[in-house]
Amino acid sequence: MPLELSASQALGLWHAVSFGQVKLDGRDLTLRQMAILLEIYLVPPPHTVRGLAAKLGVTKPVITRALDTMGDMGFVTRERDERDRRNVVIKRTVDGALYLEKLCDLIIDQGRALKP
Amino acid sequence: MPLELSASQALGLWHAVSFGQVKLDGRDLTLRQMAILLEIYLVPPPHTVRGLAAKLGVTKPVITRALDTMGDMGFVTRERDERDRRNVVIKRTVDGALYLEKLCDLIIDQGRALKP
DNA sequence: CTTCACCGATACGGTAGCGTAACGAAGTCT
DNA sequence: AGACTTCGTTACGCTACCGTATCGGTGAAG
Repeated sequence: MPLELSASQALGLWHAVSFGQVKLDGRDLTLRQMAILLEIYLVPPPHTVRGLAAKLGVTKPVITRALDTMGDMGFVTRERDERDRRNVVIKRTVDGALYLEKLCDLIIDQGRALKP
Repeated sequence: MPLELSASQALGLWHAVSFGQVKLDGRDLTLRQMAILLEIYLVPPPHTVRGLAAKLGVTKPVITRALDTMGDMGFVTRERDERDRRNVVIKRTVDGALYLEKLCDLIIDQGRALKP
């Protein structure tokens, strides 16, 4: 069920959603942070710092910092892995799910409102 | 010609594009900067600092700084308005158009690659 | 000419991101 | 036991962004 977008639709959608996100939600997440957050919520767990860093092609401190920030926002939690106590497992939260749900609504609404 | 997206498609698309943009293009534009850039390129000119600030609901220095950064990247240029020399008119550039073209391709490709 | 309004840029102190490098804790191996 | 590896985190110096306040430069009105 692929999605066939015209150039105008593609950029128009990106524009409208970025725009709406800036106006409606004061938080100014970086593209990296957004990618990390979506990775955590859309890909089956478990998620680790190491794994996310490798998958996104960034260094580990980038992930640690992003998790710090998004942890403060209440979007993620960290827990030690009891099976191998070197690892830290990243957990989803209700607030994070709500945040992405709002983003999802925005994307759908803006897609629906697209001019041809 | 509106676009009907499922929740899974909406977030999946956002995820894939954010992800691809992080991996393929080192530049880590802020959501605000992205919104400003798309506003400049998708909405008919002229664009002014004042106008963009008002439309996005941010302060003028935010726009000035974003234009500085994106000017360094070669994505926009500024020119004084000769009719009212208080104004500065923001101009598009070839490099900016190319950047957005790549983004556009990414969105279309990822939309096409979406799993249902 | 003076005054006032407007526009974009700049200054300032503060915060948050960056990459590199090093660290402590935990597991592995001999 | 000790040496080595693998985790995530922290430290460091740096850059970029933030909001508030203010600054020149320009135009308009008296």
